[in-house]
Amino acid sequence: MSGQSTKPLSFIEELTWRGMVQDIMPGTSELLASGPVRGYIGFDPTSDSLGVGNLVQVMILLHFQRCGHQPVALMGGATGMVGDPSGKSAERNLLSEEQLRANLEGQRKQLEKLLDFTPGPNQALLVNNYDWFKEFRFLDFIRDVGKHITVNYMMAKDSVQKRLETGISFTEFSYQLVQGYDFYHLWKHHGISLQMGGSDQWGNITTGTELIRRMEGGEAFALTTPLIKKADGTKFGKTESGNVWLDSSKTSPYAFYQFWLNASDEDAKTFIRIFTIKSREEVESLEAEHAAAPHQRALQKELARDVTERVHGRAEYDKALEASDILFGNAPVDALSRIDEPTLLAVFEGVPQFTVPKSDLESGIPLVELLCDRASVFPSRGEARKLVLAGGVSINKQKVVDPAFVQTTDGLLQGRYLLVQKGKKNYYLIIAD
RNA sequence: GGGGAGAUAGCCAAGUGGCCAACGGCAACAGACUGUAAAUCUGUCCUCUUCGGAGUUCGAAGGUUCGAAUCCUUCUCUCCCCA
Repeated sequence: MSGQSTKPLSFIEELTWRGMVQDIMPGTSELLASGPVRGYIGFDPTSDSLGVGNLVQVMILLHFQRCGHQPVALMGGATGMVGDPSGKSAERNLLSEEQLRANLEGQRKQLEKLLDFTPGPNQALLVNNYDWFKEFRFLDFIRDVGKHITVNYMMAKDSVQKRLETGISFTEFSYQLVQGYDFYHLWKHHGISLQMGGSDQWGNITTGTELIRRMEGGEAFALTTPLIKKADGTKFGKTESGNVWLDSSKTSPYAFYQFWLNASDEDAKTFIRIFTIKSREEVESLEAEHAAAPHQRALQKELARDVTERVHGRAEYDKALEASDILFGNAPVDALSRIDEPTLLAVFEGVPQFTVPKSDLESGIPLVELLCDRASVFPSRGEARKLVLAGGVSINKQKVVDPAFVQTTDGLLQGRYLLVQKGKKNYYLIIAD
């Protein structure tokens, strides 16, 4: 029961109550208290889309901006060519330059949507470290930068230590120096004095602050966020079908919405603090609401709404919500058949679809064949059969338990669609054409 | 270089001539219960299957045997101890 919002929280206070601070370099909060600061976070272009895991860093930048500081997102056009050994147990494959460019472009678009780039004193900025590395000659680099850091210092880093047994190429070993130089460059030429990132970046960040100190006697700061894990200890950001991406062609808005909606109660409390900018009061009142009526899942719904809307926009959220209502709501079975065709197609946009000739369906297709050979719902007939017997398959929301069932055109929605449900949460649409 | 231990399914791990497609556990998937939660209970979990079965596995290759994950030979790799 704190008083009403008196004065706005500082950046550190904001992150602290949200549980987003892992490590912070001494002097950082004094720096931030002294006035607007420029700070940056690097994004590794290993994919053409950011994943929900990267969203943590985006949120950090967003809070940073909202607290009056200036956020800078660094695209790793150069570092991406080297490969960060942090958290990797084996040498990585290098990305082709072409791939790298495509990845940068994809991520750039997403970042531009998530941060506020409207011109102003603390508008977000985007930089690419390739810009200052492309002209940097190897000999110059090892003379001007390499000279300031000892191999002993670099070897002491966790990311390197962990690879000493199994091996690490010179390329990956050098990574921290390349990233460290970024920090130096940004500090020197762009007045950036703070680098943030995930806790696995601590080593790389401190190489940067060290470089700044040794090359120019300057001072720079660091802040890292904890690694996000689910309450059951498993990795955050993955589902059965893989990574959850921000790109709607890789993870449909519907699947994205479902990802957040499916968070456990415990996780929802953590996630709503990290992935939304809701105030402490709002979060606590949602928690109270949730505790009073857990089955309403106010936390999950609000979390999913907030994040989906921010990433995919209002229209996509509405569609995802509608689809979820239809698929999981308690609407009577015949509600399904009343949905008009455009709505149906919009709802199932993010659901795998298969087409079978209508004429085949007229003569009837055995269920197992339909789900395995005609539509890749199952990889083998045996498997299809087993799950049907186990009661895990529904068509048009009605359970089918007879593996010998023959599907005909009877019951086609709108005369041409079949909604197949495998388990509780996996939907497929079969179109009779 | 000398000595020892080991390699079994996605992971951990039992099995040391037939009863072994291989005990357990974890993970995963499904069902029940619920709230699209957690916990719990149940089922599935090498591949295919017309659910009757069929096929291919126990580091690799050969061999002994009616029969091998299990015995023998060679090879590959991992770990530990001594130098």
